[in-house]
Amino acid sequence: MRIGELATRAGVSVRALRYYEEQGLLTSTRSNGGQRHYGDMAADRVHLIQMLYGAGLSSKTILDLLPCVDAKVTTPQSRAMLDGERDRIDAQITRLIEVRDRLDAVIALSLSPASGCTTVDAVTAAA
Amino acid sequence: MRIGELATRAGVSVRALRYYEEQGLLTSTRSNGGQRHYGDMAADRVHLIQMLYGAGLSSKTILDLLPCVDAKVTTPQSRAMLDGERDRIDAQITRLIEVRDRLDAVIALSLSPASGCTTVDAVTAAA
DNA sequence: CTAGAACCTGACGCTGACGTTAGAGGCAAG
DNA sequence: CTTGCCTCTAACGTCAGCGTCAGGTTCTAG
Repeated sequence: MRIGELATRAGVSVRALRYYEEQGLLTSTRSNGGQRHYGDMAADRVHLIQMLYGAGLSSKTILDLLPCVDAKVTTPQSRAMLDGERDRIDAQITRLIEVRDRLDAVIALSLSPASGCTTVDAVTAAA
Repeated sequence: MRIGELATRAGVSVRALRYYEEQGLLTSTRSNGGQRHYGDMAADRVHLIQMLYGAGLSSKTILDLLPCVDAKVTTPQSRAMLDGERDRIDAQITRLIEVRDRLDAVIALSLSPASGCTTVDAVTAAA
């Protein structure tokens, strides 16, 4: 398939796909005219990339990471990086849970009439 | 205390504190000469701000959020925003756990000699 | 009173993951 | 062959959360 279809299937922009290739995260074959062509696995690949970006990993980190995921090949360096990223993500999860709990507490207060919490209606507040 | 001490106590840069004020997240009184002064609660406030930034919230969202945390006052709008942010964070936690599990799987493979996984030493690989 | 540390207000710089525009070329249909 | 959609490269624009520099002021220790 060509880049437009892959973009549609994977739910990302054409620009993003070209960017991924520029970063070395995604490969493509070229037609005589120079247009990119992708196999069916490409969509899964893009989903994986998106997932890693979504976890806050940088292009460089993803670039280092992908060979480990692909070929299950690790070097001492890449294993240290894997561990480091895992711990970083774990710490981020902990922080996010803390924030979520705090938001839950605020929400709980705003829902409990016996809490002494004030709920101000927009109209009332404007008066 | 003045801005330098607050920066030290809260573990952020002076620039960051001025930025928070610019965004409306942090208030200060001014001396005659125009220098900022903060109370003792300021450090906690900065920690909270950092926590929310760390959770991926934008300045604007934090600005909307803080009054709810402070005064326990909510409007229908702010409650919707609270719920939305909570769900967003929850979804992000789910995504991060997914990524962490995937990294764990890769790490487990790289540690298991019986997995058919290849561990390449850097020196060996260079040869 | 004076040195120097800390502070002030602009305002430009930086980074990363793209968005967007420009101008040119590829490709299937009629 | 040409219409029209898709694609190409190249390059500048964007946005957020600060870093950093310039040029000037304030505060405090001696």
